[in-house]
Amino acid sequence: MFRIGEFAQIAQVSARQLRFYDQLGLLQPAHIDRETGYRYYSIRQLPRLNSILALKELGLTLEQIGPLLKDSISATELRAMLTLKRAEVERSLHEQQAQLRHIESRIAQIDRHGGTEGFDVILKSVEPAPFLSLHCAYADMDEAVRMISLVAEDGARQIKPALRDKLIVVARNDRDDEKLDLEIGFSLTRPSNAAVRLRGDYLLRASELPAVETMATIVRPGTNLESHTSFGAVGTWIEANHYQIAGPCREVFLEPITGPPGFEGALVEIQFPVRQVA
Amino acid sequence: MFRIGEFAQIAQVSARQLRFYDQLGLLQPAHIDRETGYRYYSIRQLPRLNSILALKELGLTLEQIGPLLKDSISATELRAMLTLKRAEVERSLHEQQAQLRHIESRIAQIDRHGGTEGFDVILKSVEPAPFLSLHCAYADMDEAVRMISLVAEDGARQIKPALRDKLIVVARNDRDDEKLDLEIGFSLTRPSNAAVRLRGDYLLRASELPAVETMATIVRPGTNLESHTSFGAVGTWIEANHYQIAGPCREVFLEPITGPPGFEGALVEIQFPVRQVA
DNA sequence: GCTTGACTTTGACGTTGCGTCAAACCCGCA
DNA sequence: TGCGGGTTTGACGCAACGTCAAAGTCAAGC
Repeated sequence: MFRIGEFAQIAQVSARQLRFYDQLGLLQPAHIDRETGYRYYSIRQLPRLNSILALKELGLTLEQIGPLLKDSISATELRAMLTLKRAEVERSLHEQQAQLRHIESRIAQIDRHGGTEGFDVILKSVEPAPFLSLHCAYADMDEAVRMISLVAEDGARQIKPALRDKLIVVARNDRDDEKLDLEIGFSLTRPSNAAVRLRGDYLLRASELPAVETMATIVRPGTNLESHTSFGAVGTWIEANHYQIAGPCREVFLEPITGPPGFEGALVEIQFPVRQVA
Repeated sequence: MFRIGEFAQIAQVSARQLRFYDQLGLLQPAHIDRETGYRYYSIRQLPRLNSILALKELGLTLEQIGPLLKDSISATELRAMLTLKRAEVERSLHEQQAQLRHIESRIAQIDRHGGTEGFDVILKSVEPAPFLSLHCAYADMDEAVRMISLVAEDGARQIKPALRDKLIVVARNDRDDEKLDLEIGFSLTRPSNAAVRLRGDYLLRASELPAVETMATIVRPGTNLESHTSFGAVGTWIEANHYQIAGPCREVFLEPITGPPGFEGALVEIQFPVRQVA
């Protein structure tokens, strides 16, 4: 019989660990002195302790290990648990690999640009939302910007504040078309079928912004022009982290546009639907 | 300004998380109502929150993130932290891969043998120990077993209990020799140079059992013959888990041999020095 | 103006597997 | 009969929140 310290030394575990396993009922000492409370372990308990340690190595929790030590039904049951555990470890492994890529791409970014700003790409999911928008193609940026201003101002006037949510621009540049194929409009707090007529005879029609499970997003202050560099940043991020673009990009104006035209003070979230590439 | 719930929804985090970040000083609300304690967040705080989330994705702790948010010295500092983190993640990745192999080999084992017994291989390190032993080659198992019995009995008689520790057999089968090249003796609790003479004019000489950093070990009750199946089990384990044998194997008799010859009740720990194979 | 239901506040405990004190005993050796 | 090292129980700490609970607040509908 060994005292807890000796037994701990033999088994290469800490005495605290043995007391803890005792407390959980995983490994009770062969004998406890009634008067002093001293725990005494037999070398015969080493195999049981080793079983615990081996199962722990496999990633099982102590709670899961407990029942497995009763060697009655354990064979099939153990197999089942291990199969589950395998799936879990595989998933976690993929996550870690992704994390490693994130870290490396971020390091590379610092080395290239030195800066640390504007590169906080975040993954999120978005819910579907009713959308009241104008779908049209534009020859150049200036034309598009003018139209966005128009929709922003007239929309703000004509849609009830309680119904109107955020100004959103969806870019459907599927092919490398010369023209900008945009959908400009407001998301709504609740469904509505009413169309809205703007100056110049433009018409906002009701539709729906579909849900997207995974969006790579970045928030940028500033004008549309500058936001184009952000597009590049997100693109780099997406490539470096083994994602690919899976749908039309969105620009969400997080603040109602108040200042003079040009959106100098605007806060814009750029969103790219993405999916992981194997 | 948004209340905590709305802001949480926008940023896809929980309200609890925002309160927690407030508490840590990572992200304090733009305004707090003096009377009610309600937190109000500005959309302008979203970039900061996103920075936090992005850095968290990279695996940094909240404690590490705090200082990085002051954008004064962060660029080089961030790079340094990320380099550290990368090393950490890489190590953890290797560990997980090893764990996955462990799990898979264990599943395969269950499928082959159905059993769950006797396969608790665990890794440990052993300290160097003074050793009093007889080094010799034997033609067959029987001869070796007889000699082990002799050393066990005579050694127990002639070495003081306070000095004598455990009976250990070291097998130096470097080449696939026909003969068993064994070192049979006792480890000692403290160094001693005295040799011990046994019956039949055999002599135990002092030497040292070297330390081994990584030992694959398994504990088996039973005789030497049965223990040979254990050798196979450990071998399988070593291969499946990408280790390789890196030195002479040891058999440690954990209990002083008491019963009749044959070691029926003995408890033996088999130890293989191993190293990881890349 | 009042009711009501959704929201928010602080505070506390739980999670996992022990590490690390602290104060009070205990053991075996000289 | 000391004494130094081991042992006991008990408690707190960790990392980043999730999940109640009780009490107070807000905003919309009547």
